[in-house]
Amino acid sequence: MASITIIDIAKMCGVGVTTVSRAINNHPDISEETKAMIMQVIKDNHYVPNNSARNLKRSASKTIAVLIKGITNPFFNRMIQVFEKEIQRKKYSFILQHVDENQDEIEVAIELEKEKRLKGIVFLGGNFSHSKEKLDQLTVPFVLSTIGMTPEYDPSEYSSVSVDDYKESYKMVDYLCNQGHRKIAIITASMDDVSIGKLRYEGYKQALEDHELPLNEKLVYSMKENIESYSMENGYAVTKELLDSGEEFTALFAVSDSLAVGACKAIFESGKSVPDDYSVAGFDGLDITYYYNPSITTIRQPVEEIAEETIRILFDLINKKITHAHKTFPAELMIRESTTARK
Amino acid sequence: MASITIIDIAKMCGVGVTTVSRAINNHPDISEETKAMIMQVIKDNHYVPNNSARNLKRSASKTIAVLIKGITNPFFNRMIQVFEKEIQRKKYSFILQHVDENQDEIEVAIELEKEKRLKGIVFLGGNFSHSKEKLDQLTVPFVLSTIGMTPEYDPSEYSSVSVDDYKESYKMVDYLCNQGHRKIAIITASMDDVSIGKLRYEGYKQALEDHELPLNEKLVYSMKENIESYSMENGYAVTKELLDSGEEFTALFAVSDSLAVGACKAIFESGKSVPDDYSVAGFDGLDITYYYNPSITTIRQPVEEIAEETIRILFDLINKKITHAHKTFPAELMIRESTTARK
DNA sequence: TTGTAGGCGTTATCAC
DNA sequence: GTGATAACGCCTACAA
Repeated sequence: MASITIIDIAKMCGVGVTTVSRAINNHPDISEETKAMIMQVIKDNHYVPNNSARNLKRSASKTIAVLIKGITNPFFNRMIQVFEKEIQRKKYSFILQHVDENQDEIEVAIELEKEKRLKGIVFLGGNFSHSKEKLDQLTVPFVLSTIGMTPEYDPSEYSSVSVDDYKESYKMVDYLCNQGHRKIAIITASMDDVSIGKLRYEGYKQALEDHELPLNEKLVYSMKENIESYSMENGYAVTKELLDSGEEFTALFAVSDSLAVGACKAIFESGKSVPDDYSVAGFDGLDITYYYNPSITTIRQPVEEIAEETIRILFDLINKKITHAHKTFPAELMIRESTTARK
Repeated sequence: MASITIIDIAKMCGVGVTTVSRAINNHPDISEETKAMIMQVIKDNHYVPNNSARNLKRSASKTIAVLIKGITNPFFNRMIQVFEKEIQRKKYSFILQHVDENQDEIEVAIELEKEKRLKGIVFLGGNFSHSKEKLDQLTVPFVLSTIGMTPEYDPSEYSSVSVDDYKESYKMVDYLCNQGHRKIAIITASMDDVSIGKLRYEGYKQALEDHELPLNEKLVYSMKENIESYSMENGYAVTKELLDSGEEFTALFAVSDSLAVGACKAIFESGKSVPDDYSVAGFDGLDITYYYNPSITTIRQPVEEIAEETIRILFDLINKKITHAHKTFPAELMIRESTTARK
């Protein structure tokens, strides 16, 4: 069955397509009554305009896309809400697009930009390692949100909003050291990670060094490659290995909260307790860290502020007020039950 | 800067647009060498076809859309992975589309069907209460996955895959009763909920009745409207109220795992323990129920099977092997540390 | 206020 | 094997 088109509606109403188009798009130059009549016919016949045709014709549409990389992270839920609210407040419309773990987000963005005539793009999550050449194919403004960039990128070529992963990680490890811990294990990303995983690991190393503690390689664990990264399951499996290794430690810093949850479970299963036997700390500030038992010490990222600032910068970019911008927010060390001073 | 089009490429290659189109779309009627040449030019110039134009022209595209209602639920992550794998295995492409809590998923689906020339649709999550008239506007096959439908719907008008929320809920409460609990509180959806919330509540009522236990209205709590539904925060807030009410109970059944986690936290904060003072049970089988401390008794939905069957039915629908189908999977009662026999 | 016609970028149809 | 050309469904000058 052929779908009904704007021409059919026009014929049914005995008017031209222009008039129907005006009715649909709330154009001013149309009398109230013809408009009402047309809308009625449209409703009766369940006419729905074809978006492909609209996008094709439209030269510019006021829409922003948010691209999320990888499996949905609970961390992003709140951010997305803020994005949506802020974008709507600017009278723009908003597209949420998932990007597969093994897809190239820039390619997706380039396609989407053409398809939907985007005005701007927000990249959320994932690592970011693309050639300048590729980035240049993006002709609309974009902002990297919550994506740690290693320093080799030329900051004048992109915009970003995030926390300082290096500094915040340092803050956490510094806190643990100050609590008297001298043997602090870490669960971090794989060693070839170039993004937040690496930055957080660097912060750990620096903090140890500043406290004149040796870096013990046997206390440095990477997430398992064959398990979903940053997941509870991964934290659990890695911690089991750490415990089995027999290497002594008194505190464990996991570079994400989910890893920390898994770590706690592994510790409980070994008959030990948190924080009496081992202090455990996470990173991100997920809700679960508050609700877990014991509640988990973490670094809380100010997600609302990050999201709001992301949109602010994006619109400044769109309005050509700036050519690029970088904003880092301070994160908050949330000291909770899972860490304690070393006895 | 105007975007480069297929015509530009054709000119650059000194061929017709048809030939370029053939190269892009892997058509057979084209010599290997011209194809290679064209692809090279395309690559050099970073030409990306405009999807809107393609969709507009294409009569049919082999693509399936999965629509997710509401805030992303960790429950869905695994399902989405399976959907993607299965859909790709059938050589179809796959679109993941989020639907806002206050958007009408059917309307989104209708638009998307036209825009992308969909072959089929999967609805995931949310309640489902739409007129037959509206459903009829969907001209492609669709399957409701994990969406409890109340009986008033004519089952011959749609297809679905899920667990029997009523029965599984009954199973849980029956188990609690068998453990000697006689005062079982419940945190359920709001009373006007027509979907899984209602079904799970009905199961609770029936189990009490079958055990000849009175239904105590003072132990029936609905989630708070002003807090994100089915969230830990909601479970926490409601349980605090329940505890403050002073009404006696020995077990608490929360209709989702996240609610159960929040409930545990509230109980801990009141100085009581789980399960010694109160048994707590959830529903869904999220990872966190295993990793929580204590681990939480729950009903584990077989997400992989549900997802696989959803796709199987969808393709049977597409291939006109069937006109509709309903499949319910048994869920598994996972007895863990958070529940115990009443002393 | 309303209608006609051209074009957005692509693919399908048909000739060559 | 290749190339013109007509749609696809809509929007928007421009004309009436």
